[in-house]
Amino acid sequence: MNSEIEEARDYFIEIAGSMAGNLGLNSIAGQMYALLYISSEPVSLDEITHILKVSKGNVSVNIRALERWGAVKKVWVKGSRRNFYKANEDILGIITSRLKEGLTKRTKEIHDGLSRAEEMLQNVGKQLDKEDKKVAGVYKQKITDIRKLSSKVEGLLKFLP
Amino acid sequence: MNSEIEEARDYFIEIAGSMAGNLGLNSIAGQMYALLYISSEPVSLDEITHILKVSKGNVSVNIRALERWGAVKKVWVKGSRRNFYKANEDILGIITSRLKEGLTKRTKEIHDGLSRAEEMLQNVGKQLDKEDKKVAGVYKQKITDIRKLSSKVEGLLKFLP
DNA sequence: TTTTATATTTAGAACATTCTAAACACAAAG
DNA sequence: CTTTGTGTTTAGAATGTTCTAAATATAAAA
Repeated sequence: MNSEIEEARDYFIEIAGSMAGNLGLNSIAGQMYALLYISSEPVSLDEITHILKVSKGNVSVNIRALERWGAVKKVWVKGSRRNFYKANEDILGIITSRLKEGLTKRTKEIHDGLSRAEEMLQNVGKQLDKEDKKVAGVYKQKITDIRKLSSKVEGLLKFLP
Repeated sequence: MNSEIEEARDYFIEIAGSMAGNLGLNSIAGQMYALLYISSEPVSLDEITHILKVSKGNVSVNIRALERWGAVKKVWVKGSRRNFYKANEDILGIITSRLKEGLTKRTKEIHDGLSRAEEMLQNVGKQLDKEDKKVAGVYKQKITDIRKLSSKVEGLLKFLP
């Protein structure tokens, strides 16, 4: 392929990698996604290692992460024994589904944790002095506030695409 | 303070710390925020080191990160030479303002990067063969698509609280 | 069955982040 | 001016993450 075109492609890949890095994701995974995204034909693992100049192991691990996130899909290419992949082009969809999944998992944990803390406060011995009673009251209130916030966030999630 | 109440507080702090960790933030910063959030009175750096059992240096660094994010505020406490802090209780506000700041900074970078890549494709020598012309066309289209997505995201940001 | 092409797993190297303890800076008190 | 209380910076230890190279597994081809 024309080397100036390759250069433009590599620049695009670089942007995606650094963006992924900024977002706390693995930057190689970002680069791999970008390569698949910009390519009109499916790309093999082997081609990925050569274009991105990273090890096979690295590619193997990251392609499965991308698959797990629904960001790429394995495709069969006639006459080849290799695994080829193509990008899921619905980037917003990938992001929102990851967000939803992560948050619903966590809001559950948070909910349980807050309940446990509330329970601990309920069971505090009743012979508290005035000051401690006040503190326990403040704590209960704050926990209630956080619970409200958490429900609010859960509610917002329902409206994502 | 009653030790059962302390236990409940520490449990609350633990949840916040692990949540922050999950979100890719520093978990001690999360714990510090939680401690300030749940406390009805301002808390000194010294108290933070004792309650969370972390070093002064760690607290010093993380409190400034929290300040920079607008998550906590220094307050003056009569008769003490120490620095006291209280939490900004508007958690959604903190999150959205951080999101906005980070994204507006990045969308700018991304926009510039994409322009550079488009430019590279425009300037490709005109003696391309058929196959290369097709590839260059696909690349241009994909870059255009990403630019649209980026604008869409920027647009959404304007509607955040 | 043996060989070959390919993908996965693993051990540890390279790198990045976070933490502590100690040194330092500086203002207030004595 | 010296001491004391407090916050910050720094050097390096501890920990965590990501990467590569080599070993291993697997399935197709010969």
